[in-house]
Amino acid sequence: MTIKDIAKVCGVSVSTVSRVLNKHPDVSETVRRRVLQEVETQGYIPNNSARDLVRSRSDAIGVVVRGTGNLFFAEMLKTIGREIDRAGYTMVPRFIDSDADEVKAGAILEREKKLQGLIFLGGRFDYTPAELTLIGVPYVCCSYTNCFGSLEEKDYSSVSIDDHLTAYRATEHLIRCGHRRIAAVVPSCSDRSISELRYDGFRSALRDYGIAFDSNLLVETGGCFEMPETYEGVCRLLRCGVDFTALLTLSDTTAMAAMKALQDHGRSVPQDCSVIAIDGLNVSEYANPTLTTMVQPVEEMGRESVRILLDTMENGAPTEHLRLEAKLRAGQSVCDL
Amino acid sequence: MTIKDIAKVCGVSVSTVSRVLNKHPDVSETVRRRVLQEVETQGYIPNNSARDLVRSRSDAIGVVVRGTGNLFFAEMLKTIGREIDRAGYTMVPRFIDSDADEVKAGAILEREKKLQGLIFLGGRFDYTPAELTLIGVPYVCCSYTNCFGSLEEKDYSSVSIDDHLTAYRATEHLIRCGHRRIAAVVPSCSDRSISELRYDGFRSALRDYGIAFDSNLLVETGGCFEMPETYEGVCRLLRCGVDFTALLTLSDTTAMAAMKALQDHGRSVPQDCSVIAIDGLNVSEYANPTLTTMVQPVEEMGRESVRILLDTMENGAPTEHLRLEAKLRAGQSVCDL
DNA sequence: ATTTGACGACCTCCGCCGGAC
DNA sequence: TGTCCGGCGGAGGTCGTCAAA
Repeated sequence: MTIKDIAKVCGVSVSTVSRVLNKHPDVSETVRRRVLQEVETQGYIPNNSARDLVRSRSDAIGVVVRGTGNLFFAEMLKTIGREIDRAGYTMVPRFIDSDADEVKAGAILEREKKLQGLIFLGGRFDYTPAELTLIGVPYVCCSYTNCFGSLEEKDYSSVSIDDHLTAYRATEHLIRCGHRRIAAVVPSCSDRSISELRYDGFRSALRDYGIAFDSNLLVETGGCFEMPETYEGVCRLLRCGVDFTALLTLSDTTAMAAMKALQDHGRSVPQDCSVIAIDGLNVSEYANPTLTTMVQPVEEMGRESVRILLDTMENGAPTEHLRLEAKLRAGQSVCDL
Repeated sequence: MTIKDIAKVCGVSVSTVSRVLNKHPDVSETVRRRVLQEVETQGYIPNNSARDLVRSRSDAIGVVVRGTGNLFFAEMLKTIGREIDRAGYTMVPRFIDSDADEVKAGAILEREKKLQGLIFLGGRFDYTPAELTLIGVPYVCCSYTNCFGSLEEKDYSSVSIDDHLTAYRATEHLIRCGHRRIAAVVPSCSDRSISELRYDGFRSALRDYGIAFDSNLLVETGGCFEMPETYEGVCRLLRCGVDFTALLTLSDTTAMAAMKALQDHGRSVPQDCSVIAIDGLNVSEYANPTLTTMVQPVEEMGRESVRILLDTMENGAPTEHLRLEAKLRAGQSVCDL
């Protein structure tokens, strides 16, 4: 079943069928309808390879997913996949370790699969223009920006929450509940990543509310939002015997690990210690206690990432930098002091 | 840079270059070397679209993922993606709703992307041969079989745990801990799916240990392993005032929802009620209490699915039906009576 | 003026035939 | 006779161009 068969059945030329299929205007309504009718009944599907060939491109959009244990990205990937499908492209995902180089991975993927565009799910925040010359197609940084790097805004697009502000709001929520001795468990304070941004937001909130920062209340776990490291980190904090009434973690899964550590040490949440996080996974609503967390708008982030990418790919639209709002979802893991 | 350019530079014909590139034997060693040398220095990469076109195939392997909220599939997809990458193919995922028709989705995907093979992540258990004629490439059913259908074993491959046995073992574990009044929360007892299989395993265990089945201890939630429905189901059970000391759920996430419902009604787990599940997600180790669950070998299942598919695709190997073992991971959610 | 047909180019592979040694 | 290589045509869909109705 090729375009020729359709043309023959309809009694028109191959050109005409092609024009109909590609929505060219210069086809009469009657012919157009007949062709579409026949395409439907014959169940004809255009040969994508031939299409790609003549257009000297593929319909592939790469998605580089960095970090394996990240449930947040897993949810996002579904939305992105659906949007890419809807637009008639093919999503080509590649999963890499959290310490791998996503730019290199993207560049390889681009050449291997002749990508039309790229979406990065998670990555570093400090690229230089030189590093990014490897990427030759439009790309969108999803869930992170390049705020520590020297990349010009016009050279890339990004979709994320305001990480600094979100951590600020989370901390602020704890403070407004009366907490003053607030601990934080972060992968790193200075790795020029999402972790550093959120940590800075935490510090800003303390400062604005006149709370002195106590370095004993800070745990750096290293790694990249892993649950075992977080569990261990909180255990260290507890062994120090330092006093605190609330704990900030930077993701939902690490919050669950943190709560576990607290509970295993006989501290009940939130009575003995409140816990707040950032992400808003579905499963967090069934944690015990229900997690209080800043919900990232996953659906919207995925949808907008694809929209921006397609707009740049197809219409040469300028880059965009979208900051979406994370909203507090009050659970049972935070209580007033 | 096309095959013509290479031919011109080498002073040979296009046919000869093509023969070299495709490792045909009838080319002299000297010519072969010169062509390969030139391909290397010129950085020539064959046009994949043209190649796919003429071979009327692509390097795409489709993965139809059924059910969105399933964290287990999210983990599996990563393993499958890596294995497909490693083998030099391209993974093309498609996410569909849990009530959508995965065969139709697979057939559409197959034609759209010219798939070489298909992996189904989750699906029905009762296909007939007629339904599967839509699929024209080798495929592997991952995490389920077709035991309720009339498909012949030789017509498809499958990789899964033994669902009946796994639910049996889970129930057995509760019984050996002294439990006799065991409730079960299942999506359905008779939907000819994974749910029914596991439910049957539950009933078999009760029977073998001489425990009378009490229909009051059974909750059907409908749907497909959703947390809200499970939560509601357990609430209904509790409202009935029926007595039970243990609860079986069929997945980790539903177990978390069930524990939440129990705890919200003032029943502590495991003191007032033990809970056991099937899946073995990472996050379940940080639930409160840590979930006791039958761990599915995710990595191995993903790896084996790809291996079997490739073997069939490339070597015409016969179909395989692999039953892997789910192992008990003892947590804190089950206690002796 | 609008609609339609015909055609070549794009790129690669493969089978086939023919020529050369 | 066997080995090596050249050349041709077909398969696929799109798109611009030109011609024709």
